[in-house]
Amino acid sequence: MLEHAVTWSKRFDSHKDLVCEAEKADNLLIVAGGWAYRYTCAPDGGRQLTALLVPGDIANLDMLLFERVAYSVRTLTDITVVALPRKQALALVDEYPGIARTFTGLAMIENAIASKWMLSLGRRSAQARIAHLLCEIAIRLGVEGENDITFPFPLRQDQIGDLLGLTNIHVSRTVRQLREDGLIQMCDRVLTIPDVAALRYAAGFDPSYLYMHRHIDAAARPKADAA
Amino acid sequence: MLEHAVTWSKRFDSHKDLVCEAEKADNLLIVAGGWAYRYTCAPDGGRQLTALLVPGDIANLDMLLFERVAYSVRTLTDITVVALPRKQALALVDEYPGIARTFTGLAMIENAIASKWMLSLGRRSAQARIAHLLCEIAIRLGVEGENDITFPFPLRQDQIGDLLGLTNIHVSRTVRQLREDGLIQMCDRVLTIPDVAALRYAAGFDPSYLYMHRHIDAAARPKADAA
DNA sequence: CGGTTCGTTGAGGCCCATCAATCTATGTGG
DNA sequence: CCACATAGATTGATGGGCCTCAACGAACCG
Repeated sequence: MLEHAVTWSKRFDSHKDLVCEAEKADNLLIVAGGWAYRYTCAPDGGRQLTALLVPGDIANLDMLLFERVAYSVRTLTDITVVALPRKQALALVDEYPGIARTFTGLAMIENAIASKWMLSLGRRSAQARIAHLLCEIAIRLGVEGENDITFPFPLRQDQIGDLLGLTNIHVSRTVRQLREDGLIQMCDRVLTIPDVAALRYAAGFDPSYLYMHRHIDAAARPKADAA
Repeated sequence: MLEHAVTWSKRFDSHKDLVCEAEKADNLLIVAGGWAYRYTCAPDGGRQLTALLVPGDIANLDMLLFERVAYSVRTLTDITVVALPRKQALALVDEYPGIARTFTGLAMIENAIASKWMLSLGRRSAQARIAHLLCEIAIRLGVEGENDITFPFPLRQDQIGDLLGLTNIHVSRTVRQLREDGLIQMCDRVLTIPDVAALRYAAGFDPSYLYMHRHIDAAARPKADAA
């Protein structure tokens, strides 16, 4: 069913805006391959990334309910995006309650991730922030294993800084320190984590918040009785 | 219809937990009068408030879809809370698509607010953070006017600090500076803003993100055609 | 070869945290 | 009425984490 509704699937270069703040958006955008991020700008020019989008993520969920979104979306790597016109997306939501529930659940998971980011931005040291980010990404990418895990990592240091509220310079110093402590290796857009437990400890990372989706069905099931 | 589903409405003292992280919650909680906040804790004991709840807000929306929520909720003032058992809430959602859409929209607005908080935590000075918070609260409370607006403000300085990632000490100094600059007055749990525009300028505040709810219906209307 | 991007290193300084003390309510019991 | 305790705000001194400015190094590319 979903396939019929797709109007287009398209490739974009890296570092291009897919969505512009305060512009009307007519398509729901789903990241199929590659990375992107949401960001907002302060009037004074300051920039803050507010979400990282990896394959499977929806770039602008709220366009379904709001005419304008309060952020921009920019590609981080070459990327392929699947677009669904609002009208069709809403029709789908209308016809299949499960899809509606899934969309709502996604919005809530994004809230949970945002909460953890707030905790990082407000309370953690630069080292813990970076470590926490890496732990989160490893899980969201579905990387398995506890020792010597390796995965592609296209983020540049200045982008890490924008994500975490740090300058690229300080990111550089902190990454060096993480490397010297033997917690990570980062080169050629590839990250390896020798000891996941150690990095998580340094980050104060608790992965449970990312597994929320496993519970969507469990909690939604009682609905059947009530209906 | 909503009235029939309510099981209880209850008063709580200030500084009590309504929801505990990782505990099962069976009731949707709606703040009827008074203030509360959501917060998460880091393993090392650090605490970060992730949302402020004023009358009309829902404390734990995601309990509808997830068995456990990833935060705690604590009262800030004496508060009255209306509770809706999950089963009944889900039945409502099921029966009235408009309610489902509203809930989803609320989750998205919370995302928008969280994004602005991230921007504050990551990029703004202490003075701008506090000013931004005050601007946001004034709007969420529905306070009208541009000059000499006054409203109750039960937050203590250490709570402002927990919200904004600052120490109570630095909040004290910064509030004094805001007062000396003539931007605010804060005493006896009452806040007055002599010149809203000036405070917004100091905060880099753009109120548009809080008006998203006005557009829910506008964007959802096309659904009717498609159905 | 020159230009650009991205990362690294150094020097200096500011913002804010930390530790510690004081001050003002406000309440409580003798 | 006074001694005492507590909560919240305030002030000072000190230090550190991170920013800013500036320069340099390495890789890539036309």
